[in-house]
Amino acid sequence: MSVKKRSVKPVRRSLAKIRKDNSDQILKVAERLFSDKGYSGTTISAIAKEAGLPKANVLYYFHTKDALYKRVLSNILSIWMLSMNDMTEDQHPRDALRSYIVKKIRQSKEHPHASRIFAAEILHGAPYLREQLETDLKEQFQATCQVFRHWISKQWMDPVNPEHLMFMLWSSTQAYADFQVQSSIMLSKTELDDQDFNEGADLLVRLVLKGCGINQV
Amino acid sequence: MSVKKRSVKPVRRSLAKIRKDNSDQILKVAERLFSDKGYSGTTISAIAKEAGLPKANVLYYFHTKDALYKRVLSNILSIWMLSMNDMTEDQHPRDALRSYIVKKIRQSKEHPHASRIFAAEILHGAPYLREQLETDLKEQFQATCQVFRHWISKQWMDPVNPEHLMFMLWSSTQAYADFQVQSSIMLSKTELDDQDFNEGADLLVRLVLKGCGINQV
DNA sequence: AAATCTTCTGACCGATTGGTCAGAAGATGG
DNA sequence: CCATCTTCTGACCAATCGGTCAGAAGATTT
Repeated sequence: MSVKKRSVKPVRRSLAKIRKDNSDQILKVAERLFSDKGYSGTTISAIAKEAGLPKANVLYYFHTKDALYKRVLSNILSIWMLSMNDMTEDQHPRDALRSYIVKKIRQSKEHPHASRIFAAEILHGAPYLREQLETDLKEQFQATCQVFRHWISKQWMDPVNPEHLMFMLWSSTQAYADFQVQSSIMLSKTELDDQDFNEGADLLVRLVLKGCGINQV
Repeated sequence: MSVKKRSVKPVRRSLAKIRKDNSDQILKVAERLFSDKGYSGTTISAIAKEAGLPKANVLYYFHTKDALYKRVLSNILSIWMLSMNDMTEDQHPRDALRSYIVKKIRQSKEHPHASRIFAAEILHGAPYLREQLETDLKEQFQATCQVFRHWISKQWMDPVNPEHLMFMLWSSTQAYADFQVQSSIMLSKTELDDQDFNEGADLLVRLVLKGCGINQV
């Protein structure tokens, strides 16, 4: 245990650092609260309180609650898109699908709050994300479906419906973040551990590969 | 087009009918709004407005917002539990799993609002449902896992992890309600039609049966 | 038709909400 | 050290929130 005192005599910080520290802290707290309570259930005062700042200071950095929420969302989406587009047609589906599932479940484990905000957005009709879903995400979705069709034409997998396979992959991996509370209740645990995530990934990989007639090595 | 006028000269209604009509109408509107906007995002005034009643009248039937929400939730949960517990060990998994998936997806199609409220509850930590999840739902969950284990011991299916199979079934069927907005955007439709739900069910049945090594007839 | 019970509702309440603003406090560059 | 720019914040605001209540309006019972 360190007994080093902080913030008793405020250290002189550069403006750049002050700005970065505070907005990072606000974004971090906001992500957790938006995830736990939803947009309407989260108040600026609550964010300010947990971030250790006066409410007016939060509004100094993010002029409106809306703007803050949009910033949180866009941060999330950029992380999201990255892990989406790494299934390519020159890979074998055996490897591509496995690593996709593993990566997605790891993301659910490591960024549960982000994942849940995303889910809540869509659950409520995607009022803020609709445009980006219609452009960026849809583009990636269709590209990935093309990859599936390519694999099917090469007879690397059964002729399954590509779109619905994507939906299944998305929802069943996403669930390890969104429904973590329910899962841990069912398993009589306070929270899921690494083994649970691994077992989930194993089951999904098995189901998808075998289910699509992809011969596992 | 009918030109029959209603509510110009109010019809004489019995007290029993009045009470039933109004509370039903309130519950119906409340379910839709809670589903669309979440608990905090839904106001009593909004419910009253859409139900065509003054706010004070809504509070006459349901004394608090909390009580109204709980009523909506408990209605949902009772529908839910019914479709859960019809997998038994004397059935063959081929039939039992297929009809479970089909039934669950039909539920997502026919009760999308209820489904989304349920999902949002869990997403935000199940503050109102926790107790029932820990008792009723957990009991059914464990019973169903036992059925899976029985099927496995009879070598009717591969030795897959029963708990995670349940999670997969739950999330991938649930998704056809929760993420309907996203799915329809991806498919360039205003909303999913019967064929979409059927294709989804077909894919899931195929994946689960083949994936679990259950020989389809 | 009178008495009683239920339903209905406009007016009102304190608390909380997101947001504003003037001016203090602190950091920066010369 | 001073002028200037950025950061910070308490006080304040209109709007809205969930909820109360007295009394009107309507239904039921006698």
